[in-house]
Amino acid sequence: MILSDKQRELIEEIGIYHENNGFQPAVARVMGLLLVSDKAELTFEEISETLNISKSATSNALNMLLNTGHIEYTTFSGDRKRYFRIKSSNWRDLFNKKMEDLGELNNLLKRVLEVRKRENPVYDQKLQSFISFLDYLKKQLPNLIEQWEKEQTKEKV
Amino acid sequence: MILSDKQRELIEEIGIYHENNGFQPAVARVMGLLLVSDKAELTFEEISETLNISKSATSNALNMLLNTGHIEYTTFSGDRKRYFRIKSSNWRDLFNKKMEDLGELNNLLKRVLEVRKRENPVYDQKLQSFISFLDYLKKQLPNLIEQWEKEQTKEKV
DNA sequence: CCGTTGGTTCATAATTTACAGAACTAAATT
DNA sequence: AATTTAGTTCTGTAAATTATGAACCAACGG
Repeated sequence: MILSDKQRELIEEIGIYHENNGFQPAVARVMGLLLVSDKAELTFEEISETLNISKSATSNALNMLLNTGHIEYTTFSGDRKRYFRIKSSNWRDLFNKKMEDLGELNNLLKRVLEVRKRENPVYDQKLQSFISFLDYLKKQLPNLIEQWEKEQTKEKV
Repeated sequence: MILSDKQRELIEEIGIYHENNGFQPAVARVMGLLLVSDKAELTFEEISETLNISKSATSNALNMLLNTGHIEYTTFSGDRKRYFRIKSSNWRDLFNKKMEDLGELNNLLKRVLEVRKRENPVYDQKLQSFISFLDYLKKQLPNLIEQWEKEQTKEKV
């Protein structure tokens, strides 16, 4: 497959972003390629050849991404190949994952307040305040999403 | 230093959380200890001994956390030791880092739309929609924080 | 029923990381 | 001046991660 320099560059940057989010390098590059390529759907072979990764690495990466719901595939009758693409619900999911992560942090911090006994209550107050902010954020986010959806439809009119 | 089982357990869990956020294990445990310990401020020695990590690992971890602004230290005259503690602004920072990360993702996605030319515009629309949501979120967050602060002061009255 | 296609699985090799231990240093103490 | 304290820096390595290539397999095509 032909990719412009800019596309190749961006695949690497997206790759690094996803590596930082816990994906392994080859998996991260596959995500990058599927995002950046002109074709929305790519075959196993195209992915493997374009990224110069072995069949086994490609197989692992694709199965990993399928299992975690990041990608999906379609098939066409009379064609044994699978055509992989980014799952479009993935955007919402990606965002949700970030929010869940903040929720996990918040749970840990609540437990911190339970197990430690600080002589100086200032530290507890600061922590309590952050916890309360995260709770507030969690409560308000659905509203925010709703508002955004409203603005979206407004613009279309 | 004496820590309860619950404290030790929580240090590990906080450690794993921070490992997943890109910290190396020893660094992540230091963060956990400073959060969970009854004393807000701990010395190099206390950290090293309590976590059973070598002086070199402790030195690296503390310098790393100092450089990234996660911790700070005070000193007392006539005492050569440094007393390390979590930087309290750190809560706000931690949250900001998450938001910055979403911002980075958003920038990458905007570039995706620039470099690829999809035959089927549906894919571009879905991506565009997510980008616009992230933009909206970024715009609205300051308001949200302001609202929260208002509610906070209300409760105190 | 034999070869090809589209993969998967396994053993292994190559990197990377993460830490320990020892040697070192600069300031303070005796 | 010698020793102790409070760390830092350097080197080696164990362990973990990641990818490769070869062998394998199942389904289809001729």
